[in-house]
Amino acid sequence: MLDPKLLRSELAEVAAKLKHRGFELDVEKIESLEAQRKELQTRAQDLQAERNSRSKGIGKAKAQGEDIAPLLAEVESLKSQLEEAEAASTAVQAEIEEIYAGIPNLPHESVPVGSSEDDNIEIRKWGEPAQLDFEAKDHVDLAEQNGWYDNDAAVKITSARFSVLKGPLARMQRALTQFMLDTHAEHGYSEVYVPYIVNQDSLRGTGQLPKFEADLYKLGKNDEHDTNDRDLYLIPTAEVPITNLVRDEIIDEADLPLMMVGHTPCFRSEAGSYGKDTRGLIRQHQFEKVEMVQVVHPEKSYEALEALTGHAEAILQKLELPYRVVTLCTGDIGFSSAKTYDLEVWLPGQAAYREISSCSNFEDFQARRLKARFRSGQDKPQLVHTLNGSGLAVGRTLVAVLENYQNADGTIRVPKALQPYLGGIETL
RNA sequence: GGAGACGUGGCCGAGAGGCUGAAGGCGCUCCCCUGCUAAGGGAGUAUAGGGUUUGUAGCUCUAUCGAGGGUUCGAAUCCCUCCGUCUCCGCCA
Repeated sequence: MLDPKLLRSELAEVAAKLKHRGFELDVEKIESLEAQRKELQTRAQDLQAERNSRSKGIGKAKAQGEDIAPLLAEVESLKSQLEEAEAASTAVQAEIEEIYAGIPNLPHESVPVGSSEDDNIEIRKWGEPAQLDFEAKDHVDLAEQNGWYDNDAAVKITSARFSVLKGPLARMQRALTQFMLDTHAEHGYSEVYVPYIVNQDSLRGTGQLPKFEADLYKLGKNDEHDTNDRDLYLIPTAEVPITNLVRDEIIDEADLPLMMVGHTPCFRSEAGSYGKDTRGLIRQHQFEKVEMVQVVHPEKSYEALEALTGHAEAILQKLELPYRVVTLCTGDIGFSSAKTYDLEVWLPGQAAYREISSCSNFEDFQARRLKARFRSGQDKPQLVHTLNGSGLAVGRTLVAVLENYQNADGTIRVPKALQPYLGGIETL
């Protein structure tokens, strides 16, 4: 959420910046609602003050044994006025709140202006795509040929866009996960294990709700396990439970930055992306991901974004997978993000770079929703800045390893960094 | 799943319709005293929002005693629902 004070004082400037990311802010409506809010809120508070002081007077009179009947009569009419004023004030504030919750973050000044992913800017490349002396297969062909991938089984068990991995491939996915977690521990991250099911407050905190409910798997409430009326959801990314660790917390400045890494499955219904990447492991309803989260001092967040992106890159470098780093333009950046770097890995099967990690600085956008703050000495609490990045999407890394390490006969060489995690074997 | 107890400020802990944003203690900050240390004296010490304002200063108003409703002129206190914690039993990895 943006700072409401900023929206009041610099509404036109905010609207202009949001326009770059294709978001039309209804300036007139906000101005009118804010004017109403000011009037209604003031009125309600004045009436509350009036009631409080009169009630206090009644208490005093009663204590002195005076007749309070006339005082009660006086305050009688106040009650209905107050209820009316409070209801009107609450209603307009709720309306404003809902609009504000749907406004995306402002892009950082260093973010290139653009309207779509075509305007993203490549800022560096690492590694050279290998020159194969045979025609590269894609990961589906490679995995199916070896009997490691069974799409039909997944469909039988559940539905489309899930996968069953078998044997060495399943094991390699686990090995990759371990390798990533261990590497990030070396980078200074502390490993966390978190719930895969979260409540609405958590999803609002990181910005998935209220706008993106359609992308989430919501759990039904239909049996004796549901003793409450809360709506629960499967996590779309570990960002949600991990970042929410600091919700409603005031952190001691000396404890910043918090660096956390976790591995979870991610569940996405991906409504709207049907038809894209229907084949194979690229776009699934369920996938494994290792996620880095940092909670930092506001002055350090851009420094932290560079470092965090570097941590994700380190995984690709150790696996010797060619990739490039792209700065997302204003039109392609995520809802909550102020700046995002995507890492795109080379996939020989597609002869293209494909997203494998997304590293973002949310500045105080999530922190404001989360009420995640830090305190410096005796000063007032201040909002922290939050960042996260995939380090990496494990399923896609598996794809990248298969395709980049394939031999002509369909066997797969094991990246050196991964060999210790696979009992030292060199080829699958 | 069954039965009971309980959720108050950074922490501990009073309060049981009005004078309580909340006693007391601990912790913390500042000051005084004491030639180190220890002890002592004094003051201060929640968060958010609104109004005023050039101002995140000051002043002022409002809200917050797990959360949300309700009763009442007035709720930390009474009622309801939910969430959570603890103890005992059951079940279970």
